[in-house]
Amino acid sequence: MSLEQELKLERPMDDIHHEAVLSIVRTAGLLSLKGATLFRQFDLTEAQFNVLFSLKYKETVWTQSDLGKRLVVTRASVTSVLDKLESKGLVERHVVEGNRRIYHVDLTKAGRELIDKVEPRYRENIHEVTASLDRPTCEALIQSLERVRQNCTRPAD
Amino acid sequence: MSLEQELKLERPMDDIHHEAVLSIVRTAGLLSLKGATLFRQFDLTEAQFNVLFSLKYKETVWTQSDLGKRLVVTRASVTSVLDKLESKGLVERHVVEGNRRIYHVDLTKAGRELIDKVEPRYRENIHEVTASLDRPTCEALIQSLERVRQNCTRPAD
DNA sequence: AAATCATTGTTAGACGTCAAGCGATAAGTT
DNA sequence: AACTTATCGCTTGACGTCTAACAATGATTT
Repeated sequence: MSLEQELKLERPMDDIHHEAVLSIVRTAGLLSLKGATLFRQFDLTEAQFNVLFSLKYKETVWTQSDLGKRLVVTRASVTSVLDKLESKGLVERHVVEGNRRIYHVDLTKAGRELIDKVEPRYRENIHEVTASLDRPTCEALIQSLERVRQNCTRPAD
Repeated sequence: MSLEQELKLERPMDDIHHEAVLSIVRTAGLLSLKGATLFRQFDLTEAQFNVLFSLKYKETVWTQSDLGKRLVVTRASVTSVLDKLESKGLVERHVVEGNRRIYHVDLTKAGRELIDKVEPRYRENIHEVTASLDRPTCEALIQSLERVRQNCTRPAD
């Protein structure tokens, strides 16, 4: 279905750039919704899943700040989500000797077991939604989006 | 910058479909952030701008439910944002005779004046972020995203 | 060594989103 | 006409996000 129909527009979109931007935002919203539906079955939110998934594949030691950079959210958000995950016993904050300002964050055994259960379902989802895109199409999509992101951050960044 | 670098991944993404999905979500997040920064200058949030913008271009009479469909949010969300906009005097709820269940929503004079001020800046933003995409590239992008959205909603929908 | 600057994690408050459930009303059915 | 079902807008509570500010700590500079 075209974006016009989906958004129930009463006139055609005349600006293709505008349509492109709305498409991106709308698609991301739907992807999040689909993700949330899956994660809820495991008593997780999307943000909580993202933390577990990141931690599973990290190869070095991460502070909360590192996690925030990886997930592209503020430190305050990390604190909040980590509090939830810690209270569920899925994640641990480790004191770091030599630097009393930071914590190192890691999965607990329960956290690892849970993410190992969710991940295959998540990957199924991914391939379900992108099934109709062959490799060159994916590459083109990725490249276009990368260009958009470049123009999102002010030149001074 | 590639997604790998942006997300500070410690190993390359091996799954191009996964990379595509993350690109979409990440790009939408950045677009929202850029939008929020603009809207804040006018004491608006993104959600509030979306309502004003929709109302400006509607050509028929809309209920809150219609607005929700257009913006793809629940009725509860519409109620909440509309309360804020109404308290700022930017939007009005009109009683509908013949149907006491619904309201018709419209811009006030102040609402129209404000959206008229914000819109040119918004359109500048749009073209800034998509400047490097020519028309065929935009069309391909839009089409790919449309395919993803198709696969987001279960076949039964 | 002392003063300044930067980083880290936390808190508080505002906001939008959702799910679930509610009462009122409308529409459809028997 | 009476009953049933559907829709509408609202409320509540949970959640994640952000900004702004803060204290503690670390890093730099003087």
